[in-house]
Amino acid sequence: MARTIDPERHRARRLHIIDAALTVFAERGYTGATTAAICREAGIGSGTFFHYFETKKSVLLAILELGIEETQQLARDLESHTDPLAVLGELVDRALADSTEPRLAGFVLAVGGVMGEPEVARALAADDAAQHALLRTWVARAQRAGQIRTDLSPERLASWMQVLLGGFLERAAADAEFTAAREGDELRAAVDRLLRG
Amino acid sequence: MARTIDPERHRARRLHIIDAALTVFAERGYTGATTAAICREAGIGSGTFFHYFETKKSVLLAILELGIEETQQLARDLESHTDPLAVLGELVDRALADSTEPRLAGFVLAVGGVMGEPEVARALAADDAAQHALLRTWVARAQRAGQIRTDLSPERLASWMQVLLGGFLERAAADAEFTAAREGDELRAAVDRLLRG
Amino acid sequence: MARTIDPERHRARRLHIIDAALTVFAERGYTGATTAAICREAGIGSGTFFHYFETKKSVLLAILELGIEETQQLARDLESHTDPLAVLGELVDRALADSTEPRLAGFVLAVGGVMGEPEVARALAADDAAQHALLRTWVARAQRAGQIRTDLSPERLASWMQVLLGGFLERAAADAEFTAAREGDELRAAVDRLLRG
Amino acid sequence: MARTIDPERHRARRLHIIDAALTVFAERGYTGATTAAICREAGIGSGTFFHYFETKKSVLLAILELGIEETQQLARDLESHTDPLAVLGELVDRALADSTEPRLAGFVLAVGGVMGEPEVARALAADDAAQHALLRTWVARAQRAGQIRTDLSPERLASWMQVLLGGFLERAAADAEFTAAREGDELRAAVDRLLRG
DNA sequence: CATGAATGAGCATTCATTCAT
DNA sequence: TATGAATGAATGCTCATTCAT
Repeated sequence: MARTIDPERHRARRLHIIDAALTVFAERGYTGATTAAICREAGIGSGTFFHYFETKKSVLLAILELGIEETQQLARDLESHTDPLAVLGELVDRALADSTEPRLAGFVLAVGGVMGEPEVARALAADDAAQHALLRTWVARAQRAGQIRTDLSPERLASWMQVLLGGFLERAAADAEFTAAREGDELRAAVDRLLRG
Repeated sequence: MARTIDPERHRARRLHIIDAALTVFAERGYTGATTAAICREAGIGSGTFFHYFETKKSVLLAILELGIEETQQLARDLESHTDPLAVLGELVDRALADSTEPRLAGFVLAVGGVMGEPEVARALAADDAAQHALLRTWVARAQRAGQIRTDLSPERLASWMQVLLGGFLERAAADAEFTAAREGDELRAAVDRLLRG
Repeated sequence: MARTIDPERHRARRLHIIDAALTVFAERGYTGATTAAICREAGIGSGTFFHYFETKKSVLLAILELGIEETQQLARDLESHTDPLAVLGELVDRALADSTEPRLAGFVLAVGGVMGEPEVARALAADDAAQHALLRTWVARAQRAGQIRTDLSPERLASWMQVLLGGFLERAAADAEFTAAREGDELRAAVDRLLRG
Repeated sequence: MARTIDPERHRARRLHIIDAALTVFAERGYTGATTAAICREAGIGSGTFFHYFETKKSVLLAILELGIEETQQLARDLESHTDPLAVLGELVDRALADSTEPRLAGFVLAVGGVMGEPEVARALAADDAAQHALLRTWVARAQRAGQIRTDLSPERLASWMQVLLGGFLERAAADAEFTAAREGDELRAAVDRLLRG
């Protein structure tokens, strides 16, 4: 009888809107991104937007949530690896790949502008914590395997890897000359220097 | 009497408004900062605000402009120094000091949200360029003095210092445990590792 | 099978929706009652709602129409009575009973808010006219039977009964202390005073 | 220096907007009255509207507040009178006058539709209470002066006067034939019958 | 018949900016 | 010079209604 909702279609549509929102957020910042612009980008009516998301803010939160899930999925995928240092290298390579995604840096800046909202601040902190946890796990394993320095706690070393990876992303966004292709090796070297002390 | 415009008073008032705007921008982000809130913070009427600034954006640009001037003034002040490596250390210490200024991180995030505006993007790039130029100057001198590695161009080394300093600022803003007091020495060590290769 | 429309089932379903709408109108007013809320109350989908009613307004009109029919049915039911004054007393008792139906007062207020709509105004006037006609009929008969005053026309006396009955309903809705139980006798006395002059 | 706000002008403007809102509320009901329509009626921009009132609801509340004040002022004005029954007659005459103000009935209906809002319900109850208090005061005095029946408490008699006056207003709004001019004497007679028992 | 996803017109409200005093 | 009342364009969001399944 009733037309059963196709959960697959629903999920796909939702992701489509999220993708459009990511684009517009990255281009214009959170407040600069009007819901009308997101709808235009997604090719939907404004009513449809609010059919899938309660508020404009909730799309932002959904994007951040997706980021956490991605990090957690990555953590699970890496779990079986046996060489901690190789995994850390893999994580650096992923950060390099991220820095070539043009929307990412814009999105990070866009989100920064909404930090006033407690919910957003919380979600950002959770994103940050998930990445830190992943790094810390493998840093600790590398330490136990005697592959890297042990004079700094895994927590601090993980934070310092975030300094390097975050700083790299920022610089790549600010300076067109500073690209993953040109500076990738230097990033790997910098991480290496950090981990070896 | 005294109908003549007192340029000194005018400049002081302007700076007062800029200071108030900086506070409010840092607290609420650029778009979250209403001109009304800035006026309240500055203790002036809205008419007065627009007496001193054409638009809300122009205060933001004035702040960024001030940042450039500050960097250029710093460049002039350091000019007489003779030990390039010591100057680079001094610049790192200043970055550490900056990371303890609570309004700074907020302001940086706030500005990120307006990057969509070409004028703002240009001003930010100019700020960035001024800092890069200052670093590059002393990196080059340190290289000529044989104090640091020369396998990377002064431009690239300056950029990598920005990676470290920018990444540090970002981390300090994101993580309450990550403070200048606790991680300052490690930052100096990281810069040292970078410069020595 | 059974693809033939069952008019009985159709009518029952319609009445079910009307009942749900009456509840929601009474609770939230006409404009405050979203079709979604009515559908939830009725346990149907929004599509089904518009299967049975062209527009939201048309449910309201259907309710008012039902009121007229009820009044007309009542008129037919009372037709066989022989004591006009007793019938008028019966009508007063029915008004008293109405004032205890919690949804009624809310609904009356809800409808008032839509009086701007000519169709609604017309339907309300028709409701009013039906009640007035019923009262007028028995007032006239009571006059002819010499049971009540004749110095006022049946029309005017019927209107004055509406003043009392309507005012009573309004007061019962506005004041929790003013109930049919406590003030019923006084209402009967007031009507009596009115009819006797 | 500063342009001091002229409180008189402010108050006048506020009242002007209130008057326009009263008109539009009466014509279209509360939710039917768009702020745009109120602004058009008042000849102001939408910004000005929200300069004087926080929300659309707050104009409604201001109108109700004004009604309470009017009733209280009336109570003060009547205080010096010595003939309680004459004062009650005066109050009836005022109700008759009210029933000729075409906007009043529409406004009453309009407000009814918003009763869902607790603030509005509270304000309406306060309006009602102020009117009831005024009536009760003079009913009690008339009782003490032996001018009217004493078998009902002043509270109940006051409520019954509200039944008559409210019912009259309602009827006058519903039926074009039922006017203050034609039915005024009958209203006075009805009140008389009520008060004498 | 029954459904609920999709739609977009319409609304209350915000806020940068102007201008008369 | 300093003010704040007045403005209206722009925005996020609601909800009655349609229609493909």
